[in-house]
Amino acid sequence: MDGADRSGEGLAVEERIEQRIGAWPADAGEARALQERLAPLVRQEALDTGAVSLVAGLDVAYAPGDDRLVAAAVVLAAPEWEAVDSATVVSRPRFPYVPGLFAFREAPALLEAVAQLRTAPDALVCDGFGLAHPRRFGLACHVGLALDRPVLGVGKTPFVGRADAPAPERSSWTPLLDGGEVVGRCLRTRSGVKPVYVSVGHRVDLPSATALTLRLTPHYRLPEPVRQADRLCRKRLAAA
DNA sequence: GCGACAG
DNA sequence: ATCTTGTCGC
Repeated sequence: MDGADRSGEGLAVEERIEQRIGAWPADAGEARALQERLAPLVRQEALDTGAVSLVAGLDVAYAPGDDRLVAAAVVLAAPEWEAVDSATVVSRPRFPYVPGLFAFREAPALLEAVAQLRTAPDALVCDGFGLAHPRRFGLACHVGLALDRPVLGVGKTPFVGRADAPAPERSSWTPLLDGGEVVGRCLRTRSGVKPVYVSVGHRVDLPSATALTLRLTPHYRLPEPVRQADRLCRKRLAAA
């Protein structure tokens, strides 16, 4: 009754992250070492995507002038994917932008936004990558381990690896290969439109991540949750 | 050594 | 990510 086991309530987000995924890195070297240490903890498992009814989308917008950023988390409900909950957080980057260390920049604010949600999503979608990362531990993996929930990453441009162009029809895909390893899929979410790159974050496997991404793209190239989160953080940034 | 490099 | 107008096409 003294709050010793209140699951991190009242703690700073960075402290909660430390509880879940380790000490906060002081520099890029430590950050890379942390990723290498955590990468083996990512679990790939089948997800019953048909049973998924609440999906959260995560995204961040940056202020042009100062160093403010706004992180947004939006929860959408199947089957129409209308927004049922959302939260935004105004923060500052705690890490410089370094390709491959992207998560140290955005994850703290994103996790804080997720913590403010009143609805627990069945799965989350990040604007970025998971295993399709130099050390197999991108943003979606950071978020997945921190929350211990199913998370997948959907990127707009390739980062690591290469893939042949998938056929022009929606739902066609090709493996994203890096060093002879399948790290994700290049997936056509809309016929005749530039494909996206799907990868595993945590507690989901590639087939499930692909199926869920297709279910989340009934109208546009990017998953509906990510689009909504993008809209919200931009709007919040303009208002602030 | 050089280039490329999620958002 | 953000800076930026119009323009072509469904």
